[in-house]
Amino acid sequence: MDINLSKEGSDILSSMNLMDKIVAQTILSNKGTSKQQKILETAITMFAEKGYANTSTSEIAKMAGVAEGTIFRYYGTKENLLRSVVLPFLKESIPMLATEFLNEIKPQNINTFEEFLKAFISNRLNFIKANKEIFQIVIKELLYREDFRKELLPTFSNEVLATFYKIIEVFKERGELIELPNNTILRMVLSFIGSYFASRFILLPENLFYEDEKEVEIMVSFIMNGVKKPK
Amino acid sequence: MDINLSKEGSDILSSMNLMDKIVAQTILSNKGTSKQQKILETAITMFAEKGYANTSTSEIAKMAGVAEGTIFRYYGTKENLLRSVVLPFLKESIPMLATEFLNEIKPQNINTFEEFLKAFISNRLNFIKANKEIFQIVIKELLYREDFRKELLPTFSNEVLATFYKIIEVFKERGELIELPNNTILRMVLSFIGSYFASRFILLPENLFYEDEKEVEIMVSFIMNGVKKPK
Amino acid sequence: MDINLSKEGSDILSSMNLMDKIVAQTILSNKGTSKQQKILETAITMFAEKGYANTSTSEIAKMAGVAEGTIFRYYGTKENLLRSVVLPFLKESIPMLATEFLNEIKPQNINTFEEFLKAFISNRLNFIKANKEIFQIVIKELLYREDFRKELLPTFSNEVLATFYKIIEVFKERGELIELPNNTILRMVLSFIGSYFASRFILLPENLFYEDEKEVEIMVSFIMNGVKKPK
Amino acid sequence: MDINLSKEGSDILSSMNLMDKIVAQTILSNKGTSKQQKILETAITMFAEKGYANTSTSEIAKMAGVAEGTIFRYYGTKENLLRSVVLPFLKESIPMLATEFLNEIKPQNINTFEEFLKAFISNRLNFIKANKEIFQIVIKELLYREDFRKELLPTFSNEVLATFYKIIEVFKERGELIELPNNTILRMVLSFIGSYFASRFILLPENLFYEDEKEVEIMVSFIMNGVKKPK
DNA sequence: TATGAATGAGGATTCATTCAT
DNA sequence: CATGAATGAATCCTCATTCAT
Repeated sequence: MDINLSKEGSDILSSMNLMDKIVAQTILSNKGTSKQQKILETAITMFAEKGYANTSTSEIAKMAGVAEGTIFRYYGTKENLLRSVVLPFLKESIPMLATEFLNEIKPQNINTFEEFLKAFISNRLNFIKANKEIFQIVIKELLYREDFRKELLPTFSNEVLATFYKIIEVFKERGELIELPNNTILRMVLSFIGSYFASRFILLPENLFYEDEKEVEIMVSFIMNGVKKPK
Repeated sequence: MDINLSKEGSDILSSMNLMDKIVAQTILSNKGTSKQQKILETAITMFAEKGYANTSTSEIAKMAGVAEGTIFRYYGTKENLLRSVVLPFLKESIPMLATEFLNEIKPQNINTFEEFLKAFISNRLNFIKANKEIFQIVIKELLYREDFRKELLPTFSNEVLATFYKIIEVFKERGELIELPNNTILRMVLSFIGSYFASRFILLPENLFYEDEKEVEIMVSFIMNGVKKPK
Repeated sequence: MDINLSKEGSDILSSMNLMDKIVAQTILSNKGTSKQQKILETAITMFAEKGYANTSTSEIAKMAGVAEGTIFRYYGTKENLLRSVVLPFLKESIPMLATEFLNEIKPQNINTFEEFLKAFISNRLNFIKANKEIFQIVIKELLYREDFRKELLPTFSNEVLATFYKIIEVFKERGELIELPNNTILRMVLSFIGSYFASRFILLPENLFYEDEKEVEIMVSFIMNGVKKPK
Repeated sequence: MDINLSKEGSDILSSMNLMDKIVAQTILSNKGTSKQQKILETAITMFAEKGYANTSTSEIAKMAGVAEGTIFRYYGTKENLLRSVVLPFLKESIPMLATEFLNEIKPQNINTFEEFLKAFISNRLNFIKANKEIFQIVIKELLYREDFRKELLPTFSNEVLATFYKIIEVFKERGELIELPNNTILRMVLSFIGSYFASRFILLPENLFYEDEKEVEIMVSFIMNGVKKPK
């Protein structure tokens, strides 16, 4: 049997653009306010492009076609606007990296750690591709602002790490993983995946990369076997 | 025989703090100007902590114990102050990643790719440890500012990549490396190393890490063999 | 018949204060913005009194009873504020010295060069009296700033000189004017008129002068006949 | 007989560059200080070119090859440096326009008002040509700064005007001048001459003008006879 | 609900002036 | 005498935020 993280399953969720969701949610709760959506869309685009600190609320207002006051009617402060951009992304990604994930994965459904990795990376790749701009904002501001880091990392750690440790434990018991402390393995794997996303979606031009399927395959292979030539 | 990048050799250079060098240089060429040092030290600390855009020159002046005008007397603009912080670091690191490196490495002196990796990572680890704050600034600004990225990445690519390709080629011919395109291998290896430094010196608390020697060993092992349990 | 530049005709236009026009225009297009007027009025007064370079935006703001930011909200830069003061004046005066003027003057309508001079000087005298402060600013900045000179003089030359040459030509053919090159005659006449305005409205106290009609008469007489006693 | 203002006589004085005189005087009174000269020379050049307000003391220091402090050792303030530039010029020109002049002119020596004008204009033309830059500074700052105007004009009036009135009176009695109030005649004549110098040395490019002798002739003719064609 | 005019604190930068050496 | 490092008030300008309409 297959795990639940198959493309058919979770991708429906993960590939739905968050911006659309926010918009949808906004429409539901507040029928007439299309301005609020436009502000959010514009903020996302501009924060991603120039960074939070280099984007002025007046620019956002102009580009969104609203009055500057309107931004503050809805979001109170510029900082708050950033949070409104970033939080849904984190609300979506942190649980997906954690509890939900654990619930979806039934050990009996998973064949190998390689399969798990493939499913996980594919899932996150699709999610980030669908939310590329918000991802850029999160990474940039996370590195740039101490307060953000202090606020977000503990949440992340507490909610997510335990989940991963359990997963690693499972595969260790199956004898698939090297004998190293869980947190060491996790550090290696997650920071590699993280840095892959950072180079792909922020640092390097897209043309350096293959199509997704092949990229995932290479990554999984690297994580599993490294670069040494197999005998 | 061993390669030159041993701890005994290059670390004397690489572990000497750049700030100290600038300071030393300043003292040599301009005996009295201790203010200039103080400004640079303070700027490094504050840029690293809060980012360039969120640090005002008046804050720097206050914390450095100088008048705001003094900053501009020495550095002309705030941007220039940033460059004075960052450039010596890059002047030191880019060649060390490239030509100098190639000259020091004689194929006949290198036994294995593992040895090369170990030497390289050790060397860079010491360099970055000695210049942790400047490293933080470089990474943050690189992600944050498009202009910085556009200015630095091409230089990096042109000067550094060719060198690495040659090294990879050597070890491929020796049959030590997996058969993948050079740029794919390089991408994997460098982004892993980069992400390691980023998580260690920017994102995560230091207490998650072992002593350096063990860390290097784990990294080399991960890059070579991945996380799969060896049979 | 008489030329069109009679007091009854063009003076209605020329003696309407430009400041009032800008104000009027501002009111029409933007009912509430009385602050914009106040800023302009204050800037005119202060630039005229102390010169552009010696007037700070904070002084203007204080005296105009607005926040300093408001100035930049409307005019973007201090330089732009100066242009907003000066340009309408030039837009009004340069054409009046040139093409419009030529169109209004039909040779058959003009009896003598003296009549032309009288009409012209009267017209300009009224215009400048109504815009004394702006005239002061223009003259001062013209002498003070090379960039201004380089920008304005060619425009002036190209648009205005040709017109005057034609006028001089007409009266030369009628045998009214001395046989000197056109540009020499023009230089004499215009620089005399210019310097008259400069001494009257910038350098000397008003009480040295007679009422306008007599002044114009004296000027015309001086330009035509000089100071030699007629026999 | 001729008046004393012949080229042979007064031009020795008037065409000796004031800057050289200041320098000479400086050398006499203060043997070693060639720095002081260099500062003055540089200040004159730069004030003339860019105006007092747009020239910084650090620029002057750099261009003069002295330390900024040295300027303040000699001149105390920047304002004082300007005065040191301007005052000798005025000390030289005001008396020359006044008492000295009267003493030199013996009515019995002067044939006609035309001759007087020619001598006077020639003399001043040579003086200003030899001190073109200082003239530019005086005119610019006179127009630009209210305090300067308030300080200098009364001195000028009191010392100079009376002298001129006497001269005009002489020639009126001889029946050479038109019957107008003295101050009116003076205003016309002086403002014409002033405007000539302003256009020639500040506003217009030099190539518009003939050689000096012809220029003086045209000016005298204009002042005497105007532009009307003689019968 | 939405506007946009108005604000003013804060930012980078300039520059005349001082003073220890 | 001369220096030039250091100063800090003042300058132009930006921008998040407020509030009357």
